[in-house]
Amino acid sequence: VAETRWLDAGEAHVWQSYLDVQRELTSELERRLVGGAGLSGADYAVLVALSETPGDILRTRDLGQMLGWERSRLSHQVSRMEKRGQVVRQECEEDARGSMVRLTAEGRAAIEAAAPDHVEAVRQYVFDRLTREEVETFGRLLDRILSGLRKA
Amino acid sequence: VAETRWLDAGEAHVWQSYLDVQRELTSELERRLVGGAGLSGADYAVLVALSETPGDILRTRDLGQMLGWERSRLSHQVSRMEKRGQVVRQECEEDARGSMVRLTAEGRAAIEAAAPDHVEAVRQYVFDRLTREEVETFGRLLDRILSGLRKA
DNA sequence: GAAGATTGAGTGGTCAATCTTT
DNA sequence: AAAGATTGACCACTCAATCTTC
Repeated sequence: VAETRWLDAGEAHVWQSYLDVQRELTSELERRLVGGAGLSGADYAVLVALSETPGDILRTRDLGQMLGWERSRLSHQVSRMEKRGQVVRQECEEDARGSMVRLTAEGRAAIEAAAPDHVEAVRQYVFDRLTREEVETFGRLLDRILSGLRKA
Repeated sequence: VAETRWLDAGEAHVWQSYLDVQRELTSELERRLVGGAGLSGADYAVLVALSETPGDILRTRDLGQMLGWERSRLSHQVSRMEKRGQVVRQECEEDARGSMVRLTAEGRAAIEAAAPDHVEAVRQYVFDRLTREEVETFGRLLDRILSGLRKA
């Protein structure tokens, strides 16, 4: 039996900071989104992906891959958003197994109303806190961690 | 009306990486915890906090502050764990409004069984990917972001 | 059989209301 | 009134089962 390589004090502190940032940043961004625009973070992510796509339409499969979400989660999410009139489902012409999701005018209005404050919040909590070099370093470290997660 | 300071391409990429790491790391760690020890991340956090406290007991209020959780979330969580026999509630002698949570022998066994693989996973996905200097830098950046969130 | 998608059941977290003690 | 805690209702995510098309 291999001995566990426990975290030393420094590593433990970094890990705790990571967990704290994740919790606080997520809840603060969510709070502002919900309070200001009535959107959840999940709503926002879907609306952004669609609004940045030419034609405002995506295959459900592709949208799911962009978001990194499971099929069932996305299906439930789209159902809720469809009920609110922010997106509509369409048949997929190339492959009858698939489906398409399209942004509605209401959905576009919702994301355009929400985006400025959300971006401002991200800037305020993250990018305003770091110098240009630090942002670049932060991104490099995150990408390194990410590369280990992709193939895990 | 102030113009929105949108994210440039580099910032947008860093932000996307952050969101990706958060999603993938959380789900991977959760998957390993649940699969290996039958504990959720929330269970793990509660058990660690209690097991590191002399006497294995904490005021519910203090436990909540350590975890950064809302009162109701912690109350629900403790109820579930109490049902499983991992913790027990006790009266608070100093202040009759409060309550205490104590780790049981079963709870201790659960955390001791789960910890080695969980720490190994954190090491594998995060600390093994970074040099000593990078870990220190990562921690510094996280703490900077955190300091902006505390008082927000 | 695999891929794409949906559905329903079960679980966890949030919010508002409530209760007790300070 | 404020602090600590609990409860129940509601919403979101996960998992397994199911259905259709490739």
